[in-house]
Amino acid sequence: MPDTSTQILDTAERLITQGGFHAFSFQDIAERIGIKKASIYYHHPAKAALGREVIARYRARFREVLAAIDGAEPIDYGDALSLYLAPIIQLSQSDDGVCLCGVLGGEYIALPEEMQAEVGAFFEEHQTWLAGLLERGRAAGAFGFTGSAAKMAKLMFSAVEGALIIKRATGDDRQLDDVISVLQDLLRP
Amino acid sequence: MPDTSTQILDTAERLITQGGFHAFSFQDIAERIGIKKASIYYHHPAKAALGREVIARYRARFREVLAAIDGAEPIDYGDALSLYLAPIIQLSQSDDGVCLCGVLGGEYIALPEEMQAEVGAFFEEHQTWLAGLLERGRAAGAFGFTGSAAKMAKLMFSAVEGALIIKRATGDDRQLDDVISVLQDLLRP
DNA sequence: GTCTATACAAAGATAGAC
DNA sequence: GTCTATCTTTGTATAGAC
Repeated sequence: MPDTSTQILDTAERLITQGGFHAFSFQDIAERIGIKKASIYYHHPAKAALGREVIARYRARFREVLAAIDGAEPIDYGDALSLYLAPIIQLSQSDDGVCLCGVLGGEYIALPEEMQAEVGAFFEEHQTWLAGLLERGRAAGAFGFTGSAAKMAKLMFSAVEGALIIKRATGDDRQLDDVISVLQDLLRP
Repeated sequence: MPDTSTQILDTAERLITQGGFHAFSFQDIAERIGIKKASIYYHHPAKAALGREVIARYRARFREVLAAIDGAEPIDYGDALSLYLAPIIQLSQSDDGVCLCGVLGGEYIALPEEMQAEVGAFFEEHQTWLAGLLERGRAAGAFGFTGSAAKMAKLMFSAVEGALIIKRATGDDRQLDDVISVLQDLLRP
């Protein structure tokens, strides 16, 4: 059983991915983990701070994935891309699975500043990393697209973020898989 | 000056695209159009009903665009696609411009049922329509992609929805344009 | 159609006991 | 660390006067 602070972060993350930052309360968290809402303030000083921590942890988790892939080079670049996509596909297969930052991006203007910065940074680090992977993969002959790698990275990342949201609202379990399969076809040399 | 009911819908739409359904209140609407919050209930019976109306109107606006394009056939299919994308690009150029349903899709689980249905229907009607356009365009020799038109439609629509969200959070004005330009390159015969 | 007044619940947050 | 108690503000919504 994780410690209370972690349980709070886990629950907040889940609630945000379900309905966004403004749709849940400390009361919701408290009920789910069996404590009183006042106790949450011992671990996290305010809702905005908690929100920020949730994103920071989410970002860090993905940074580990990216670092692991980078650390495995030289690697087949098609495999590297699959390794990147694996946790996202896994996300989409869990209940209500969408990207935390995709949800928060929708609420962007109403988000506390500290959270806005984290969300923007998440998007940027993923797109930048993807652009690098595509560039190196093309140089190695593993990918065969034409044009800018940065633009292709924007397409891939935008499509994945959008697909997760659309999948849940339409109930189409193949939304993300279809999008990814088209993208992988496009990249083939 | 539009009537009060329309002003309420306009303001609600704006507020939802900025921060989502749960981040605004009737008080926010009232302040912006210079009435008291109780007056809103004369025009719209509840927040969920107002939310539903906002989406229904948004959907109808797009249905007009789609019908206009359909009505113009036979047409150059590249032009048809540009006509479809034009209002989306326009959206992205306005302040805080994202797709209303992209935002609401993020909040999906916490949305009133009546709103969930509208959001899902919006996504489905766009993807279905796009698939038809791509299919006919390819048959006419205007598009040169391989594979399923339905899958390509999912990629295009997912990418556009995602790009709008990402654009706002990163401040990258070229996010949507870059994504669209790559997509249009992909479709070239 | 719009207002004032109000009911009622829930929110974020703090103080202080245990 | 967690609790009870409480403060204050805000939210959705209704009743009834103008």
